[in-house]
Amino acid sequence: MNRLLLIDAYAMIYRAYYAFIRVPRINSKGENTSAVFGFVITLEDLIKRVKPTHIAVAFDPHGPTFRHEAYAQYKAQREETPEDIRKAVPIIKDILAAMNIPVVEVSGFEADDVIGTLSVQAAGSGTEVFMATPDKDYGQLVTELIHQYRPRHTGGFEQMGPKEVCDKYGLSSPVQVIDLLALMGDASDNIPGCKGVGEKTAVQLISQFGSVENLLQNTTQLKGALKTKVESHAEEIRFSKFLATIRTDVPVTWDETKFAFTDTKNWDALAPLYRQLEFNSLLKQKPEEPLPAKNSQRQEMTLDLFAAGNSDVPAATADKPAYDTTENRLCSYLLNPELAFNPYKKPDWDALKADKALWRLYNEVELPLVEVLRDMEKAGVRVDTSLLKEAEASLTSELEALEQEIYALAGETFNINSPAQVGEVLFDHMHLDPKAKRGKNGKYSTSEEVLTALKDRHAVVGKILEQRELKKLISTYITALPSYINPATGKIHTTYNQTVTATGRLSSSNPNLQNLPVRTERGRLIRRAVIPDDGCLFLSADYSQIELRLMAHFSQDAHLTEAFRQGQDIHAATAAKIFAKDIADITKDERRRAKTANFGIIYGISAFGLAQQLDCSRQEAKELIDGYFKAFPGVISFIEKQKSIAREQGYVETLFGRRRYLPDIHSHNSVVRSFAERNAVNAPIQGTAADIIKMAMVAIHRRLKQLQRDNLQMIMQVHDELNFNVPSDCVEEVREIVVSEMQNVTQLAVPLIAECGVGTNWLEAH
DNA sequence: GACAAGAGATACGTC
DNA sequence: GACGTATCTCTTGTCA
Repeated sequence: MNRLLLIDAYAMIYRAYYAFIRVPRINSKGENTSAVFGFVITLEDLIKRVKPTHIAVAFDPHGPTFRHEAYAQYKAQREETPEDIRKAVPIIKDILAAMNIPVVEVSGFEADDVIGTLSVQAAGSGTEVFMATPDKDYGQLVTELIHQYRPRHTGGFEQMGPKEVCDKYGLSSPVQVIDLLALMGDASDNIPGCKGVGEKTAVQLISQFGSVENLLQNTTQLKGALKTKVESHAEEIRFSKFLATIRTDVPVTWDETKFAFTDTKNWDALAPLYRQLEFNSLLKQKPEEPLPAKNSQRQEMTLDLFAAGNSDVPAATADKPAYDTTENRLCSYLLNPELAFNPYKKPDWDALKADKALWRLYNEVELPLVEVLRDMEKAGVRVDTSLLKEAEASLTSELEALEQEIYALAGETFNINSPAQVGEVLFDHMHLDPKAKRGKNGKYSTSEEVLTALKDRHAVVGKILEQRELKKLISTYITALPSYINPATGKIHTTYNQTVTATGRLSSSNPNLQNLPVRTERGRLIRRAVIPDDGCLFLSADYSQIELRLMAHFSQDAHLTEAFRQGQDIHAATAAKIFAKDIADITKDERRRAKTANFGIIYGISAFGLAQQLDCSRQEAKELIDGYFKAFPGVISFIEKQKSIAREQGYVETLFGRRRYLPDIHSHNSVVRSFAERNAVNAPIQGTAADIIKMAMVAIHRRLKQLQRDNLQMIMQVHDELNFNVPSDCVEEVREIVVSEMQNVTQLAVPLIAECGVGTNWLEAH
């Protein structure tokens, strides 16, 4: 059988050139001969391996090809061909001529197309074809008779048949290489592909849809960001497919005689070339050629590409007015908390001043708060590192044991930290849930909610949940916290962000001290490690049910306000109203449901969300909500009022005039609109609570300062809670100040209650 | 091709 | 509803 070896010349030349880039071959005349040498060596190697009966080397022609004509950008960003390569090409052609190897070049077509055409023709006549090239686009041509020979990085070649191509890229047919490239693009050829889609996503799409055409016809089956990406880049994808398709109809003809490999070298032509190039080792092949002088002229030099001393330091930023001062950060935040602060734009101070409430918030709350926060950050928080160390050791060994148990139960080892792998093991391998939900990227959800529902199916599920809890605890808190300790002060100094939230709350970062665990027994251990200075106690004060109280205040609902005025257990009282029972007869479960409903009301939760929270049917949840509104009619009218305010003025306000703009309130998309509607209810409540505690912080800071005690400091704020480091001898005095300032910072329709505790650590004080 | 940086998604901690 | 952090996975850019 005939064996045809087809070589993509430029692909091989480039590869050869860069293979020697660290130690280029430089001859005594200072010429870089890497490209030529590498090409010849590769050629010889290929011939030895393939043992061809026929051969041809295809070159890209000068000038544009049909692809350039269709697409001006094609290979546009490719850098100029290195000088050394350009010089190498004619020499290589001379060498090929001297070896009696035919060169093919067809104007208007690239080497790919020439090779594609010859391959198809030759294979059609029963010839076995070997395409030598590293470029992956050749994969599309591969058949039982047409193979790709890809140079390996480590030396040698990888022979790719249909199976290898499909396996390598995860395709079902080699032709899909075109679809793959059309989606993922090809940086070196400037095939755009679909922006934001790389190899992984492209393979997944092809396995789902088979082809680009089918994909584009069925984008409705996609979801989320991927859907948008594919739909908005449909044209680029189609065009990329055109660019990536190798033509097989180039005007060139497979000719058994013309391409016959003679395996003869015309040494009269070849030897002078090799001598000029100083390829002494290759010259040795010449029969009767005398051995080259021992003292070879060839020099090897290391070209240090980085020694050019060309450190391109960017020019200094041009002088632009910047307004990045605290006051300007605050001004624009109050005007619209969700608009990104622009340091080059002067905030509209006049607008702030024109609005009485915002101007007051600025002067009486936000501006004085700057100093309070600065003092809190400066004071820092002390943690008991030895306690954390102990916990880390014991929990880590517990974690490792759990992981081993999980592997044993699952019957395989995998990365438990990867939700994708957990999903694969649970649902594909163990078949724990035949109708497991898939999320955006086609991956199974393995969220706590999903796993909890599956807990009874297999012991491994509970173990995974436990592993998650431990892992979170260890990595986010126990290991992380000590690393934030400032060695100079021995404390953790968090950053309180004053202008990041949409509602007016503070946020804390590096580390976030506002989300230290409290829910589980293991988690509480961390709060036990938050301790006061020596000789001091930890004092913690928090507003009791502040958001529900604000709901009572805003809605003026008679029953809700009455329950608070009487100091009742608010969740039990709510349950009593909803279920029309005496408060004394309320069961634990009824109270729990009422509590969930209360939170749902504050968050503007939907029946769907409530059903999820309570793990009940949507119908039951709806009945609960209906019951709630019937029991507290003032609440439903408040919710409706907030929605209409948002629709009419475009924003809602807190009790103190802080605004949140809700442009989505007019959206035609009901999901988007409902979100805005829930914000119309939640933002004033959450925001007012934030206003209140901020005012309390300013007042308390002022009062504590007057006591002139060194170690007396406000050290933390956690939304409805303030924490203090207090010298033991003035605890009672401070407690009285803190509680009274917190409770009397404003007057509401219901009492504002602050609860306070003291202890030797945060947990104990709670 | 190998590697690093960045972006998204997921999961989960708090109020 | 409001956040911040850890982790994994994938894309993209860079160097070769």
